Amino acid sequence: MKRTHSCGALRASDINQSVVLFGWVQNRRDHGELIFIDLRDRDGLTQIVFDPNVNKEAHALAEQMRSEWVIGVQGKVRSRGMQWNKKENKEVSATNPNLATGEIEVVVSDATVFNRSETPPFQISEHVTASEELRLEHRYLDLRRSNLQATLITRSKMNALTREYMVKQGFLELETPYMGKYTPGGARNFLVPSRLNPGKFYALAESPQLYKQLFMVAGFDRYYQIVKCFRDEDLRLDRQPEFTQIDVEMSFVSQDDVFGIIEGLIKKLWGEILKVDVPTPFRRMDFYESMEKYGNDKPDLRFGLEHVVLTDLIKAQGAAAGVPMMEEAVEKGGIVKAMCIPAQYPLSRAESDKLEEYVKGMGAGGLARAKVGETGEWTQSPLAKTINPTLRQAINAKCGAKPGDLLLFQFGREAQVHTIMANLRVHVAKKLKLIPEYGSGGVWNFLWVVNPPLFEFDEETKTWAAAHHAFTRPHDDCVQYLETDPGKVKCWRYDVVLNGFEIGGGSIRLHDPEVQGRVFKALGIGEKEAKEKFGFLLDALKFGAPPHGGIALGMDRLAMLLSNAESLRDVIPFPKTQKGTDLMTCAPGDVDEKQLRDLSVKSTVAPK
RNA sequence: GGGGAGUUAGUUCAGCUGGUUAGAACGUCGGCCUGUCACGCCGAAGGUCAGGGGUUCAAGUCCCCUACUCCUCGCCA
Repeated sequence: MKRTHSCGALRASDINQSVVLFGWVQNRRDHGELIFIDLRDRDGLTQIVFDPNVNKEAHALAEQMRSEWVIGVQGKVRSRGMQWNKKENKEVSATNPNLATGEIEVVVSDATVFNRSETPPFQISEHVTASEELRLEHRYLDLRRSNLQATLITRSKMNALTREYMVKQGFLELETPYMGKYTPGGARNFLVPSRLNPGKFYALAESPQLYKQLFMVAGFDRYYQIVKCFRDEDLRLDRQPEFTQIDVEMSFVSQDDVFGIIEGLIKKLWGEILKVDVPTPFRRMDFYESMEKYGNDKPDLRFGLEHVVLTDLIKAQGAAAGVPMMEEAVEKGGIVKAMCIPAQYPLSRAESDKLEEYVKGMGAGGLARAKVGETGEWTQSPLAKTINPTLRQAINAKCGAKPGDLLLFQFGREAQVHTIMANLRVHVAKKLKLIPEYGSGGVWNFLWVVNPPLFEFDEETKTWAAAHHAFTRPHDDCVQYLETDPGKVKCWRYDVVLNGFEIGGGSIRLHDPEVQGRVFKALGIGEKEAKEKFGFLLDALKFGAPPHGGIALGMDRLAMLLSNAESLRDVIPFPKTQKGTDLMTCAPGDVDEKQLRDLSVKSTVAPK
C-alpha cells in the first residue's frame, strides 16, 4: 500500500476514487455491524467505514482497533449525502459540516495495522484538557493535538515569510556563535565548561548583539538571523530560558529606516497569516508618556484606565493637603498616582478588597480608594475626612472623575508605584472584561515606545547604569549632559509593543569612539575595564565602523500572539517549566563524576 | 530570594464546621447495536487522598516540613 491522500484532502469531487489513507485512530464508533473511525494526520480527519458486507476481515480488525493505533486503509470514496437509515426507514443525509472532509467517507476494502498503542495517559482531543504538567511529560502526544499542530505550522509559516521578506529587502542571513565569551552585565549567562581549557568557560549567547555589530563593521550592511538566545533568568508566562529572535542589523540607517523594515515585516506576517491588515506606520509614544500614563514601557492600548500623576498637586498644597501618607511619600522623593474606574464598571466592596490583596502581593502597603459623590465629595474612603477640599476637587478634575467613579491610589517609591499601578491597570481591565484573559480579542494595537533615558540610577549601588546597553547612541542634543546630568540623556532606543507585550527592541548604536568613551566614564567604567570587557568591539569600532542600528523581535512572543496562545509554552515544541526543567527528558540531569573531572568542574552540592 | 494558587481513580474535578464503605463525569475493559461523528444503551474494574511528621478517640479535611506545577514581585542591559 502506498499513501495517495492525506486525511484532510478528500472532497466531494473525489467520490468514487480508490484511495489509500494512513493515520492515527482518533475515535471509533462501533455499531455492531458498521464501524466508523475518524482517521487523523496533521492535515485533518477523514471518516472511514468498515462494513462486514464489504470485507469481513477488515471489519474484524476494526473491532480490535483502539485510540491512537496507526493504521492504513484502502477503499473507495463515497458520498455521505444520502445514506439508508434503518431506524427511520429512509435515506437521510449523513454529512458532517464540522469537518473539512465531511462530505465524504472512505469505505474500507482493505486495512493494515502498522502499530498498536497503549491507552494514552490523556485523550488526544481538543475537548479534554489535561493538566499542563501531564501534557509536558508526554509532549509527543500533546503535540498530536490539532491546535498545537496549528501553532507550530503557523511558526513554520512565520519563518518562511520572514526569510522571504528579509531576502527581498536585501538582507543576508548570517550565523553567529552560540558559545562565546562571557560578558558581564545584562542577563545571567548559561556557562559551558571547556574541557580543552581547564577552568575556563564559554557563555551561551544571550543575544548575537556584539557579533551583529561586527558584521556591520565588516561591511555586510544588512544582516538578519532567526536565532536562539539563552538567558538564565527566572521564567514567566512569556519568558523561556532559550528562545528565538528575529535579529536584524543595518548600516547607514536612521531609526525611521529600522521602523520601516519592521513595520513591513509585521504587516506581511499579519496579512498573510491572519488576513489582517495592520495599518502602518505604527503609533509612537515617548517613553516618559508611557511611564506616566501606563506605568511601564509596554502599554496595552486596547483600553483606557490611564494613570494620573498627582505628585505636583500634593506638593503644591504643602502642609495643608490633609493626606499625610501621600505627603510623606512625596517628601521622600516618591510619587503619587491615581487611576479612575468609571461608574459604568461598578466594583463591589469585596471586589475592591480583592484588588487590595492583589497589590499587597506586589509589595504595596495597601490600596487607598475613594468613591466620588454627586458634588465631588469622597465616600467610602479613609482619606475623605482629612483631605483638603481644594486638593480633592483638583484631583477629581485631573482624573476626570465623575459622580459614581472609583479612584484608586498608590504612592511611594517611583519605580514601585509604576509597577504596581501598571499591573493593577491590566488586572482591572481583565476583571472588567475590557480585554480578554489572554489573546488579542481581534484588536492589534502596535506601538513604538521611543526616546528612553540612556542611564538608570541604581538605588543599591548609587551609580548610573546603562538602561539597555552601553553601545546605544544618545541624542545629539543630550550629549552635553553626559557629565553633568546623566539622567537627562535620552537615546535612540526603541521597543515595539503589541497589546501589552514587548515584542521587540533595538537601538541605533554608538559608533563614535569619543562619545563612547564619555558614556563609559559616566557608567564608571575605566579604559582598562572597557578593554577587558568589550575590547574586540571597541577595537573594531576604530577601523572605520559605519553608523548602524538594529532590532530584535521575539519570535516566540509573536507566534504566541499570532496564534492567540495562552502561554509561550504553547508555541514552543519542547518548552521548559517555570523551574527550567523538561518534564519529558528530565533535563537538567545528573552527570557522573568522570564527566565532571574531564571538565575540571566540581559540584558543591552534596550527592543525595 | 519574597507573595499567592494548586496536588483526591488513567484524566478533569466534587468531597461542608474532622465522624462509619471517598463520589461524579470522561476514559478503560466486557456485552448489545447498520448511519454514527465527543454515537447510544447495559454492566464491571479502577484510590499510597503528592511525600513525611504532628494534633485527635477519630484526619482527604486541622497544623508543620518537603517536593512538584502554575501565576506574580525582584530579576530579564
